[in-house]
Amino acid sequence: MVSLATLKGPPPYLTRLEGLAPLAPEEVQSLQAVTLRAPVLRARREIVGEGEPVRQPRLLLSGWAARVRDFANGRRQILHVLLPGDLIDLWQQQKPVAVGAVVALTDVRVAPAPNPLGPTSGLAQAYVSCGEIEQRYLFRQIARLGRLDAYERLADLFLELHERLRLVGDATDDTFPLPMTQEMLADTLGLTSVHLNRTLQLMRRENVLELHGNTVRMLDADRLRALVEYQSVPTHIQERRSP
Amino acid sequence: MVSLATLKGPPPYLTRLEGLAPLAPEEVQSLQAVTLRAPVLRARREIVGEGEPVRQPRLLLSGWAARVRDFANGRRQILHVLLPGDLIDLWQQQKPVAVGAVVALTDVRVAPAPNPLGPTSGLAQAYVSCGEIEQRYLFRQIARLGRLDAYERLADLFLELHERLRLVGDATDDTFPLPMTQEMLADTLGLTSVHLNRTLQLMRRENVLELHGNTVRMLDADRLRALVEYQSVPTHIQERRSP
DNA sequence: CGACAAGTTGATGTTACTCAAAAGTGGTGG
DNA sequence: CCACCACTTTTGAGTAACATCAACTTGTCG
Repeated sequence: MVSLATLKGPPPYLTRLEGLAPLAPEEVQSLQAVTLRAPVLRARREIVGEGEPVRQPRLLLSGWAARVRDFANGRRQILHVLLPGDLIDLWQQQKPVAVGAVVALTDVRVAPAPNPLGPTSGLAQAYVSCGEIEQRYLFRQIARLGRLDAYERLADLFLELHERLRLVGDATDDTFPLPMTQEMLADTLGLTSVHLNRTLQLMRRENVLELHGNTVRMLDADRLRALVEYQSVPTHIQERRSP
Repeated sequence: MVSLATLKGPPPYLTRLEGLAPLAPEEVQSLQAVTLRAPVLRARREIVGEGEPVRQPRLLLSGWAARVRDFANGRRQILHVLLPGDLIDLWQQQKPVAVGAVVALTDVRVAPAPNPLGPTSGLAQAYVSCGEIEQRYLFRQIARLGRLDAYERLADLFLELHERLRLVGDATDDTFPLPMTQEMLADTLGLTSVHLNRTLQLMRRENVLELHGNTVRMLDADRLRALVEYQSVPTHIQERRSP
């Protein structure tokens, strides 16, 4: 049941963080150390409760999670999808109020994020980059919900997930795992699950997408990128090459 | 033409930052120093261009600005409204790509944000808090666009602006200045200006709101708060009092 | 096999968008 | 002071996108 792509190579969270900044060997070790005691949390459990004080930043080692806002009348909005290697509550060290619960979408492993060696160490830089990158994805989520229609929203989300999963080695050139129900997708995109379902079928009929089991295959990513005026977000180490 | 509320007391940006952490006297001085050379930018000018490298964080001293994403077909989404005392591009020190342009909504004064004395100084804490608070407002913007209808979105935005302006001393208990056109509001809320206009009129007819010139008066803020399940965001220094 | 969650389908209702034009507002120069 | 301009706000009529409600089907797992 584990995604094939994760069977080889370093664990996703390491791939991710080392892609952001060169880590000191001690930092890599402390990452591996926290991994050992990392508990497994079952799907649908809360990782951080709504309004619960935040002790320290945590690192999502494996599995998917999401920050969620629930409304009284049953409406629910997924604010942000968290993938392996993402940090949870990066800087809420000082202030005790979490915004929205963080729930596990799949079974997940979560560990306290180890402390960087110093304020300018590789790990510290990686954490900062994480926060920066997350902010950009939040901006994208806002633009998505504000100005894209259902078809475009779904395309844009798939492009984002594909891009992010490639960074941690969990996606191939044209496929990625999608362990979310259609209802979760709908809650991410501000749609009803019924409408999301129809949008998904339209994409399949138009042969831009295949969705078998939990695997998405993008058949015409370029068309989707053009449709939503896709702008790549991730800022990787090797970025300074000339185009 | 200056808002009456700003004529007395310390400047808004100082009110804001001192509310977040106790600043060292030297830090207050360096803030006052950058103020002197702060240029005035006219409304509708770009403060940060789309994709333009970010030199350093900047501080919005006065006026309103917004981070914006423009689409080719004329669609536009305001991602986040920036008020006096807000920081622009807090942590994009390392990575050169800005996400979305930042444009002045009114005439603004912008200064480079002075460096904190040290990593744990009051100013450094205030900057971190700023980032944290901004993230919460981004989460709120996402929930707003994803799960609220037009009426609720507008109510929620007004409640947010009122709350934030109170922190900088630019609002009274029930009024605040609103130097945005209806089109800007629509672009913030993911609506058309036509529909926004009708929603505003509905609010006026229901006597929850008055809007004269650039001043909003909230006549029944409690009802609006209940409607959108309002949760206060700002984390202020004096927060630890018992309720 | 039975039960529960997820996905699918159809019919109908509502919210918000589109297009188009009119009316109000403020600033500028003659 | 008025005429003019550009911009903003307002109004109306028709339409499209998405929601709602209520089944029904498919899969999965014990």
